[in-house]
Amino acid sequence: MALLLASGELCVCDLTATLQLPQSTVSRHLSYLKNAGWVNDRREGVWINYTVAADNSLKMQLASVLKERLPELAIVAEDIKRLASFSEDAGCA
Amino acid sequence: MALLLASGELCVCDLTATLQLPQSTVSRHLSYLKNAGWVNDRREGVWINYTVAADNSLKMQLASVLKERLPELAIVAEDIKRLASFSEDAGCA
DNA sequence: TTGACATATCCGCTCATCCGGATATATTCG
DNA sequence: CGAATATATCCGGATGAGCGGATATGTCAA
Repeated sequence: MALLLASGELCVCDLTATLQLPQSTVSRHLSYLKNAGWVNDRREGVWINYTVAADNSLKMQLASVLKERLPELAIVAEDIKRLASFSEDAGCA
Repeated sequence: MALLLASGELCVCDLTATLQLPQSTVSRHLSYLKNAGWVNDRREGVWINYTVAADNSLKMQLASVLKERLPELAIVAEDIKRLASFSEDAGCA
């Protein structure tokens, strides 16, 4: 959620590389978030991009707080930094 | 959390009666919330009153959203109504 | 000090969650 | 069509979470 909030839109391989977790784990967790209504997905060719859902008022309010405050946590800040270097380095594909 | 946000301060027996759950379950869950920094407790004679923690900025922001929006959910609204009738009826003690 | 009451903790049990490798599905390109 | 890549799902196994009755702790009043 923190990475999606910071970046707007990410594919599964972005998250897999950044979080350094198995692809099946990342995909499964995104499925959890989607079923719970926290994210939406959008296919773009081979990739499936995920975004934070903007169609639920309660969750949007909570998400805006998370977007503002989550980067204060050390672990989150590290992930965001790792995503940045991954993106400017090669990105997926 | 919704009941505490709606009422300000509640003892374990208020919550046990309102949620219609075993006392050990309610107490255990309050312990979870306390350990996670979401609530504080304050002994007042025989009773131990719980309040939503006001000493953590991130959690306070999230809690203020929850306070505003949680009552929109049917289950939460029922609990709040049940708490109201319990309080004005007899309350605990 | 004893009894009544509120709350916390213990304990054994069950069930759900989570994991990640393996595999299936979908898409693009040649 | 077949290969390559991205993603989703399956599956078996291990772990942890949650439950609630029983019990311990704490408090007050008589």
